[in-house]
Amino acid sequence: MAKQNQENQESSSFFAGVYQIVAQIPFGKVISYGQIAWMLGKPRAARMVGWAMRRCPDGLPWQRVVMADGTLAGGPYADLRRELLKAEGVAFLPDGRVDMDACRWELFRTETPQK
DNA sequence: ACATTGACCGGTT
DNA sequence: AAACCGGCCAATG
Repeated sequence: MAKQNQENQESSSFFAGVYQIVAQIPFGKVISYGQIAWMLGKPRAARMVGWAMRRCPDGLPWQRVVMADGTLAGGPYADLRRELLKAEGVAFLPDGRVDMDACRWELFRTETPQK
């Protein structure tokens, strides 16, 4: 009965979780698709996250969502997003990638401080 | 109902 | 270093 409703924020729709997480990304920060999937309990379902993004819901700062390597995703909009992120104060590398090392959101940096 | 595709990721070859 | 592959789940034809 009421139990079903309770899930509608964490497990009900993968997408819903994605939207909420992306919406919580602080200013000047970025996150990878895999990272989002990771939070939702599906470390391998990064594709689903991208799928949800492609649908592009309203008011969702999808521009802050990049690939694990810091490469800008988003097909034809990738170049545009670089400008948006730059405008947010996100650090960029000479390769045209986002500096995940400085702008990675919600990441436990206990690992590989220098590897 | 089945097959194909899709803003990806990480490990192998 | 580059290419390939499997995995995850949903939408489309």
